[in-house]
Amino acid sequence: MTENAPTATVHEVAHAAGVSPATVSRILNGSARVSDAKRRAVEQAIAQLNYRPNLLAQSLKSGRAMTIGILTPDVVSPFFTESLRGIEAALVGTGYAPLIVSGHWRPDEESNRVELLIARRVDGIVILSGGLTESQIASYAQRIPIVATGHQLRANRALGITFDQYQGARMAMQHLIEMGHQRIAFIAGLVGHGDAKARLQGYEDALAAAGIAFDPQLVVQGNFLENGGILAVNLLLEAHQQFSAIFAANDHTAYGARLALYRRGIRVPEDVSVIGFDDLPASSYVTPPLTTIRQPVFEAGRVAAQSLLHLIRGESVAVPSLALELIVRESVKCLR
Amino acid sequence: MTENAPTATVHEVAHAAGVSPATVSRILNGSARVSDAKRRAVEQAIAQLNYRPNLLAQSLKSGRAMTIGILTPDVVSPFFTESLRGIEAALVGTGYAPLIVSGHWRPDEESNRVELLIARRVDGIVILSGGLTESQIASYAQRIPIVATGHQLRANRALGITFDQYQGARMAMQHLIEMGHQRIAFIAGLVGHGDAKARLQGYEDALAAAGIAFDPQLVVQGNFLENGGILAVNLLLEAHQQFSAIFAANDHTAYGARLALYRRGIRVPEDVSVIGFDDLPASSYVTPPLTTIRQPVFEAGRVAAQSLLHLIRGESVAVPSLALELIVRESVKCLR
DNA sequence: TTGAAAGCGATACCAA
DNA sequence: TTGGTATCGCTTTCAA
Repeated sequence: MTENAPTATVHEVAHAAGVSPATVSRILNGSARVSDAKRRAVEQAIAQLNYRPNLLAQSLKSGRAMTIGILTPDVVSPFFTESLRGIEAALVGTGYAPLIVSGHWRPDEESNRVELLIARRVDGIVILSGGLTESQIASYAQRIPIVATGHQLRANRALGITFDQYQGARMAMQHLIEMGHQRIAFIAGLVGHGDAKARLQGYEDALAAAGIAFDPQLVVQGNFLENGGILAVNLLLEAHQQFSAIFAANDHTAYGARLALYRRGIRVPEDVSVIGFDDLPASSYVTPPLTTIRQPVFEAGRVAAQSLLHLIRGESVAVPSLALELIVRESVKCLR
Repeated sequence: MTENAPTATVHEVAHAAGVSPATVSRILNGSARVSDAKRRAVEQAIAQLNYRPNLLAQSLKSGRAMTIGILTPDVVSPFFTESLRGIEAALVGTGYAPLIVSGHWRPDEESNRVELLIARRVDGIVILSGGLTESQIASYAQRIPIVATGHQLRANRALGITFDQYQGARMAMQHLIEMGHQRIAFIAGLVGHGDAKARLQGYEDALAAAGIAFDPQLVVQGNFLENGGILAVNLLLEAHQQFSAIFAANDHTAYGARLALYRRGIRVPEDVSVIGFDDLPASSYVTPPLTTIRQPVFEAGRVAAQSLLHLIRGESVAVPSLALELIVRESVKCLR
C-alpha cells in the first residue's frame, strides 16, 4: 500500500502558526476580522505545509457541495456534449462545479446514477434527455432540484426544457416543398421515442397541408444512427421507390443516408436532396454541407444550468423560449 | 429559500428501529453479525425513512472517495470523448465513479481543475493530453496518483501513456507512397504542439526514405481543426501547387481539406487522395470514407483507468503497448 | 480579536 | 451480539 502524500489539516496549520483552528478558518473564508500578525503567520504556515482545505469536510459541514450533477445518456454524442458545454459555460464563475455521469442509454443505469449523485449530496441535477420517465424524474425532484432537457415537466423543484420537435419537422418539410419536392422519403427515428414520433407526425401533417398524398412506402425505419440511415436508403432503393428528397430524422441518419447514396453513385443534391435534424457541429463540414433543422442544444444546456441555480436558491425561474431554426446549406436542390 | 427534502441519518434510522447507530452501520456494510430481529427492524426503518447513506460523510471517514477525477481538455471533441468511454468501461463494477472536469484547453484552467479534484479528495486522476507540462504533472503526482495520456512520464505515482506519433506518420506516408504518390502535401497541426512536430518529422523522413525530394512549398500550416484544413487547401490551390495526395495532420483537418476540394470541384480520391490521422468515429461515414491512422483512444482510456486503479492500490503496473494502425478506406487512389 | 467546543453523518474500536 | 463514543476535517456559535 503506497502511502498518500500527507495533507495538512486546519489543526496542523493552526498549530504551526500558533493560533486556533477557528482563526485559520476565519482567514480562509474571510468570515471575520483577524489581526494582521496572525494572518501573516497563518498564511506562512499554509504555504509551508502546502495546505488545501478538504472539500469533503467543508461540504459535509455546510450541507452544500457546490456541485451540480449532470446525467447524460452518452458522453460521446455531439448532441449531448454541446449541451455539456452550455452547462459548463453557465457554471463558470458561480462557484459550482459540474459532476458528469453517464447513463449509457439504459434507464436502470440512469436511475443508479441519479441515486449516486443524490448520495453525493450534489446541490441539484441536470438530466439531458435519456430514458427516465417524467414521473420518475418528478419523484427524484422531491428529493433534489432537477432540470431536465427533452422532458415535459413543471413542478415545484423540477423543470423541463423542450423544443417543439413537431414544429421542427414541419419547417424541414416546408422547406423541401417550397423547393419543389413532392416525393419525399422519411427515415424515422428510434421506435417508441417521443421525438421520433413528433417528427413523423410533422412529416405527415406537412404533406397533408401541401395536398401531397402520404405514401407509407416512403417511410422507413431508422435508429438515429448512421447505420440506420444506410440501411434505410438501401431498402428504399432496392424497392425501386421514386423520390427526389430524403428527410432524415436526425443528422447522424442523414450522414448514413448520404453515404449509401454515394455508394450507388447517386449525387447529393443533384439527384437526391437530403435534409437532416439537429445541426451537429460536423454538419457544416460534410460534403455537401447539410441543410438541417438546428436544435439550440448549447443554449439549452446553458439555460438548464442557469435555471437549476435559481431552483437551488429557491428563486422563481422564467425559462426563455428557445426556437428551432432552419439552416440552409447545400444538400437541398431547388427543383423549380 | 426552499428547504431540501429532509434526508434521514443513521441516527434517525437507529432511533426509529430502536437500536444504536453502530448496529445500523453494521447492517449497512455487512461488517458484523447482527440478530435477525434487529436486522428486520432496521431494514424496515430504512425503507420507511427512505434513508440513503451520505457519501460525503462516508468518504470523509474512510479517507477514500471511491472517485477518480478525469481532466479532459474538451468535452466535445470525439477524440477525447472516446477515451472517456474507455475510462468508464474500465470503471464499471469497480465501485469507482468518474468525476469529469474540463480544462477548455487552457493550462491555467487545467491546473485549477486538478487542484479542485485534489481538494475533493478523489483517489486518483486521469489526465487526457492537454497543455500541462510533464513537470507540472509530476509535481501533482507527489500528492495523488496520476495517469496521463499523451505525456511521457514514469515516476512513482505517475504514468504516461503515449502513441508513437512519428511512426504513425511514417505509416501514413508509406501507404501513400506505395500507392504511387510522389507529390504529397502536408497540412501541419498546431504550431508548437508535440504531436504535430512528430508527425511532420515522420512526413519528412518518409519522403527521404523513399528518395523523394522534400518541397517546403507543399507543407502548409493547419490548426487541427476543420477551418485550418480549408484554409490550407485554398492556399495550396491558389499557389498552383501540384500534388496528387494530401496528408492531413488529423481527421478534423482532413474533413476541412475535403470540403475545400469539393468546393473547387476537385474529386476525392479521383483527382486528389486524402489521408487523415486519428480515425474519429465519423471517419467511417464521411464521403468518401476516410483512409487514416487509427489511434486506439478508447483502449488508451481503458488502460489509463485500469493502471490508475493499480497505482491507487499501490500495485505495480505493466502498461500494454498500444499500436497505431493504418485503416484503409476509400479516400486514397492507387496510381499504379 | 480570539479560542474552546459542538456538530455535520458515518464508522470502528472498546467494552459489556 | 450490541451500544457508547471518539474520530475524519471543517465551520460556527458562544464566551472570554
